[in-house]
Amino acid sequence: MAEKVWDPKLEVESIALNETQRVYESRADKGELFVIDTPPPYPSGKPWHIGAAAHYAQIDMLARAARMMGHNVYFPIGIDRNGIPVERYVERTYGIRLFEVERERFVELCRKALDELESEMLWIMKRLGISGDFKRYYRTDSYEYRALTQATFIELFRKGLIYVATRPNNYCWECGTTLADADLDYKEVETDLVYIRFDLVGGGDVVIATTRPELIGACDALIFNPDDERYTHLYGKKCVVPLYGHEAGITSHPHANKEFGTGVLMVCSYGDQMDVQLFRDLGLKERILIGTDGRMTPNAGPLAGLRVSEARQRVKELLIESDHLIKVERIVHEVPVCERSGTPIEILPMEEFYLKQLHMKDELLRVSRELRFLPERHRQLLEDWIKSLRIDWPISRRRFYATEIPVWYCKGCGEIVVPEPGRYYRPWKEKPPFERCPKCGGSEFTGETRTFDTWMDSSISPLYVSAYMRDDETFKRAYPTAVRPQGKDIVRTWLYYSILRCYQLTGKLPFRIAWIGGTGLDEKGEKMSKSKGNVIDPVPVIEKYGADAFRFWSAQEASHGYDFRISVAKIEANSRFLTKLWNIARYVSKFPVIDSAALKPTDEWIISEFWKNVDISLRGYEEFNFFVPATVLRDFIWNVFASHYIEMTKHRASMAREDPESAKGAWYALHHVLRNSLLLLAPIIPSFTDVIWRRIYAATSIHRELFPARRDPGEMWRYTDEIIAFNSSVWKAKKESGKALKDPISVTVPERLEPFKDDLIRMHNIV
RNA sequence: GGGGCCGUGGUCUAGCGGCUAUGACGCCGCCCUUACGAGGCGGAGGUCGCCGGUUCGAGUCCGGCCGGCCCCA
Repeated sequence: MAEKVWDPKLEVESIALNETQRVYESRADKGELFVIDTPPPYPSGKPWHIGAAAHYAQIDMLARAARMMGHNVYFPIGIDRNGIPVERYVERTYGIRLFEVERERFVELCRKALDELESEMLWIMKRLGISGDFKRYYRTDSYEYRALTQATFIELFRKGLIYVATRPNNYCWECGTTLADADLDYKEVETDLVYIRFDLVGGGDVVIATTRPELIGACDALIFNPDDERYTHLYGKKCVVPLYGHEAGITSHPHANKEFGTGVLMVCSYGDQMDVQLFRDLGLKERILIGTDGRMTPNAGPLAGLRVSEARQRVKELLIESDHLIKVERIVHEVPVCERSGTPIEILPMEEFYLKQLHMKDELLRVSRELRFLPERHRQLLEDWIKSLRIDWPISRRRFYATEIPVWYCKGCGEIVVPEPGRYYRPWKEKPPFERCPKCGGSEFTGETRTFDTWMDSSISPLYVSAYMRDDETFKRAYPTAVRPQGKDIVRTWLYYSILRCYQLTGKLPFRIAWIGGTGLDEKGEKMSKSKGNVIDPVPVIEKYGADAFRFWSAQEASHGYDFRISVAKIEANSRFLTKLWNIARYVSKFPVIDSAALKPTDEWIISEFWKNVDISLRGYEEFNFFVPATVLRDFIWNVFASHYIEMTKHRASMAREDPESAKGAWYALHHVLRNSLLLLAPIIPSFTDVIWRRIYAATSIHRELFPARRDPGEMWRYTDEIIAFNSSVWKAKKESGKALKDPISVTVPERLEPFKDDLIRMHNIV
């Protein structure tokens, strides 16, 4: 071992060597597979988020730890390629609009963009030393994956779990499409806050304030805040809606803001997202006043036919005429607008596909309790979410770059016809794979143009990686998968949807353990984002300090499940541990590796102290909390093994001629501790440990080894504190008397440390 | 607007009712030289988020508040 410091270039060699030696491939025996349901990252832009890189490094530690526990690990690598971000990226990059480009061409542009972004991400993953299956990495937009998404839809459709319904959705009449929340922007605009008097049934009145007076005909309730004593007397009363004459109830709801307007507001279908929720929660009656053309519908009575903006002016005149308008204030507020056209969106009921979930909330809660959470604390995130579900899952989207909904509509009777599962279908450009409508016998069909919410794809990753519907024998060995590692920010989406879908399809939970990681934040504890300018590019960091320094930092920066702050300075500081351990290994490698020796008390002591720490480290690994072994071993190796044991035995270890028996005791202990330390650190710093391992201990990879089995540490570790205290006191005494560390000194070795006396005298040059 | 989680020196962390609150990283002095771009000694830095309560005694138990983060709307 010639190099004086750890050189990250050696990582590249080690990574390549382990790849060509196929060290990480799962065994082909018939036993159970330990499948990791790896989160397929989404290549949404550059640079890849350094927090995501840290997250994947930890998932890799999980895979490696599982291998070293003896599991037959399958660690797939996938790339998520469906969905809106790439559509946006393409729109931005080429200056085009989704609905104005031929679908075929748009899809092609998305595919190209993804290929480019993906390759950089895969490069980083490999360079990080990720031990996954890159040879057959999968893509969620492959025909095979999409065929599986469609097959599961067809299966659930036939089980009666899918239905079509009309529910409120974001809609841009300018672009003619529904929009996901992610497609919205928010813009500050100046507008009128209109105060309107409502007469109460049975006498009296109440004044409300609204920015959407044109929707007054859709008002079905008034609400005030439950803490607002001014209005408690109104609770349960009814009022008459001006101009339209129907009655509306009055109730209290925490959504009402006491400070806004009069503190009372009208609930209409649908002025904003809050209205949608209130209609649902309060069970109100929907009246639709705005059409998909952006004009008022016949339901709007006197406003029918007007544009929304015109209706907003006209209704004020009508309210003045009927003496219901109290006053008008100019205010500035935020409105949701279409990201593309800048038009304020409307919330309109749209017909969409839904997947049933509400009927099985209790069942899902029950089965989810069988899932092991690491850390247990994050179980709460899932349970709260399941309990809070109010609507079934709308799964259709009016998008292009996503999995197509595999249905055709009979032109004769309107029947929804699904094809046989197994193939990838594109109804927007393909003829249906059947001749006749099963209901009316008609032979004319229209293909569905919509696609799925991308969580429909992502949620079946456990089925995809375990060969569901493709290879029954493998599926039996692989499913349920062993671990679902993921971030806590997507518990409500990916974790929940996976459980829902896989349980509906297989009757089983898709994984045994949910391993939930924290979020990577910037050094101030804020989320990284391009707009804040606090994004760190992982590539230069890895190139400068090496993947293993990055990985070691990631392991020991914060305990599992907590958010962690990312700072390059701390990553650099962690690279020093690698330098330290590298030089310890250089030193130890000077001595022969021997199988046994007669040990001195000092040797017995360090071995005892070591095995005490091994036990703690293994307990950390058993919970896949790499913070524990990283912290414990770092502290032991640096502050006990190197500072005390190595110094105490330096002299004895060098006496190969004068006293070979004593020297061998030290050699044995030095190698014993180093060898087992490398094994215990291998999942965290795989290249670093592999390089040393191959140079000192074996011709084969360290990654084919198992963790050392626990050993009873005995009692010698009880001397540790006293040994450290004595050594420090001698160093201090030399310092205070102006002596160099190697100068002789006259001190007394405490009686308790009698067994170590010879080594201590040599170490400190005690006379 | 609603909900959840978290909150110990600048950063990470031990602590799990009981002596003047761990250790690490970083920082500041002084010193040393090697297996080590390392090391040794010393030092600054915390009212354990805040306020109440339980208790002989509270980071440690209870309640409220505040802050950060995330999710939902």
